[in-house]
Amino acid sequence: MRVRFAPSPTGALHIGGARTALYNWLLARGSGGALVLRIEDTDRERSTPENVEQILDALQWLGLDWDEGPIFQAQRAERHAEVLRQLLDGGHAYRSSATADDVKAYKERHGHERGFRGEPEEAGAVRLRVPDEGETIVDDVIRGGARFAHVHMDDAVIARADGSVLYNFAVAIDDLDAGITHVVRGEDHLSNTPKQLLVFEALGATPPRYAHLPLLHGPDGKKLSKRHGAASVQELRDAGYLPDAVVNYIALLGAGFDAEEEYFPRDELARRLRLERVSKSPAVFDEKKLRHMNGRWLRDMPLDELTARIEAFTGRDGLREGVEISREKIQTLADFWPLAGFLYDGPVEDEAAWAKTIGAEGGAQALAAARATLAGLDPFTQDAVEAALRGLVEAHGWKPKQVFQPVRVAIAGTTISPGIFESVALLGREETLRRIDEALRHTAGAPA
RNA sequence: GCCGCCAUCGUCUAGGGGACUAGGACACCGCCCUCUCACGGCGGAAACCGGGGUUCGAAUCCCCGUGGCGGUACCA
Repeated sequence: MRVRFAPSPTGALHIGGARTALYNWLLARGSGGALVLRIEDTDRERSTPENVEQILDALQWLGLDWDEGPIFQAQRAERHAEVLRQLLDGGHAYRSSATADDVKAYKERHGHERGFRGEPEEAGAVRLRVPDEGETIVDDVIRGGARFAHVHMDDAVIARADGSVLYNFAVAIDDLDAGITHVVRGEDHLSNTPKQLLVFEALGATPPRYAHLPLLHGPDGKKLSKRHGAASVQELRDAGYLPDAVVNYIALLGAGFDAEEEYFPRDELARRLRLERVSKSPAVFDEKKLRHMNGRWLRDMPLDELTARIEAFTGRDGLREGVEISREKIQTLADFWPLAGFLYDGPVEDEAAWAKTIGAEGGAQALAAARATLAGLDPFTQDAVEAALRGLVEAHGWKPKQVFQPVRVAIAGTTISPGIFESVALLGREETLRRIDEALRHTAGAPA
């Protein structure tokens, strides 16, 4: 298969757009075909270098590469003009100065379900001549045939009065010239397709197969947007998600895979994707499920790789051991620092946590006892720490948490942290005792 | 308004005439594990939009209605 991804260069790569890109990429890889990248912008207004770069960055972050491109539509103006002339000369298109108001007036006279038909003039915009009879059927791979009766279709404008072409014309020519075999894009383009098909027909050319993907919605059923939290790939990256998890999750939306298994690497995704199986109805993007999936991808990742990603995300070094004892407890790269940052930057401030542990009945005594036990411990390993603290619990007939929680708050500042034995061992005897002493000093100075 | 697409738990989905007492996953609730938070395990609640057909039989096929979405630019 020869497919293409043709984003509009508005800067952010929308999640829906990312899924379209992914499907095209999977199709190209799965079929041994090629993926052409084309920037859709006939008037060059949006294709600022910054916007294009952002789109390319997002695709690269996702790990979606392309075989040809990027091709800028605006660079093909000459070819577009040539085909436009061909259509004009062949009588498939005509010039017309009719405005939107003229079209509206036409419909007032002929009925609102009646497509606009103009009279050829010397100058003006170029309109494609739509037959009065018959229909154009979009034979969509995903939804079967969508029938558009010609009487309902306007003679569509395909070029402005200044000769610059419009999207629905340019895209057809570009797909034709690039030898695209399958056009896979969002459902918002379904209604545009008959116009493009008519261009192919006027040229006597064979159109590609079309497949229109269901749209992605936010939790409120409306088109996914900023209001729903993350709406672009860039935002997902900044929120600490892994490219593989994002790819895995968005591939599932509408893919129609068997539901018994959901965690797939890319090659498996490519192997399973079947356009005929893709769902026809829109899907709601659920960040909760993405989080869950991300957590699983993160736990299955080699420790060194995860460490590298978290170090890049936080901008800190030497995090390997902290990552090792935290990875069971986090779902995104962003979750790491709030959970384990105390290991490196010291305890955080949390009055409430203090009050219900060290400040509570018997808290200070337990902490002092823990200090005494740990002070003489050698070697200071995780197992040794555990044996020592559990021994302390047993000796006094306390409940485990009566000792563990005060220690946790002393070293972390909060009641939430990685395992207490791991954390204490990682900190080392000296630092652990220093923090406990600091905590005890506070207690003495300000009784709860 | 007009044109088009769509319709199974809250969400993603499996299901393509009898295998459906409608399966799985996320989220939610309960229990277990347990040093907190998680992870993991077990269990629970939770859906075929409505109405007509077709058929011995319909979540599955057809029609109508309703609802949602998209398009309707000299935007892409």
